[in-house]
Amino acid sequence: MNTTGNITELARDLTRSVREMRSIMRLHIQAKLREYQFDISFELLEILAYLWRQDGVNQQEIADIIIKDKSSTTYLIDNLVKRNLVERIADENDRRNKLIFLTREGKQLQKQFNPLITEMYETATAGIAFGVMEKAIVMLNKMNDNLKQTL
Amino acid sequence: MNTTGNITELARDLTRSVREMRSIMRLHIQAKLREYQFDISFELLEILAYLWRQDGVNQQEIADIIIKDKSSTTYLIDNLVKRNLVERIADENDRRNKLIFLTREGKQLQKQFNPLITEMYETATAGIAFGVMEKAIVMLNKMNDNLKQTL
DNA sequence: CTAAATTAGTTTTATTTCAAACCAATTATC
DNA sequence: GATAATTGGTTTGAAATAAAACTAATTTAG
Repeated sequence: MNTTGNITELARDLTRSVREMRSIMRLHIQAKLREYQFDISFELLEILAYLWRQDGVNQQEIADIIIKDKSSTTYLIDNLVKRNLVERIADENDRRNKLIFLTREGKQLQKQFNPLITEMYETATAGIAFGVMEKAIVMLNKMNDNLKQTL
Repeated sequence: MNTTGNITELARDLTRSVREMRSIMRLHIQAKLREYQFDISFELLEILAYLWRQDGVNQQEIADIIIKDKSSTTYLIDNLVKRNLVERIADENDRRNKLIFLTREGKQLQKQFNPLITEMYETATAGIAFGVMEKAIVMLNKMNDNLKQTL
């Protein structure tokens, strides 16, 4: 880690650590997916993981949560529909909305996979104090707000 | 932010903040690239930014730094070579290594672009204490180490 | 010294990503 | 109530990503 006392230098280290985390988590999940012979990608699983918490949302909300372009989201949901894991249902009240619902199959995956995701987070957070992580999140969100203001 | 007192839940918030940061930074840089009419992508710029700090390294080192697959790195460096921003020079001592050197053109870009990158980091870090960021990085690295151990 | 293992890079193939242009439905404004 | 602006989603096309299989160069072990 940089120790020259320059915070912008430190911020570069931060972004690297941050990216590394996602990369390692991806490898973890992919290893589990292979181990359990699930024919599904990390990206598709991310969408399912959100739906397991909050079913029946529109695509824009999913795009915001997973932090992807809405066209990427369309593409990924097409894929989930093809695999019979979710279905698109037009919103009665606002027909622009397409609400995404888990199918029975999509819900079943949750039972198999949620424990593995939780396990990964437990591994990651071993020896980390709650308060320390809270402060880190507050800081990251503050940085994000700073950046958003000049966007 | 989650406040149920469950650290694995909090860790999910963390990963989201972390991804959001990269997404916003990408938008920032892309806006600058457009503003100054640079015909170059965010990804290519990331490689250049590293070379500006450390010129004449091999592709594997670049791949490690930018956290990408080595085939992705080959592809991106091909692109930089095409644009005459870097050149590949086989290492005399170990001809497996291809050392990547900035061309004069590649170096010139640094003068134009480095201040903009620094400016972005300055914006991001406004009101953030050095010690707070240090602790956040230590925490992230600890989490990464935790995850690497079970990889 | 030689065979095996490792390391650096490339090619191939398939998936993911996103910007831009677009359509359809809804909401706001006059 | 008509028109403009906004919002949600899709399509298209180009770039980025990475796994897997590969070649070539080097290092290690026997």
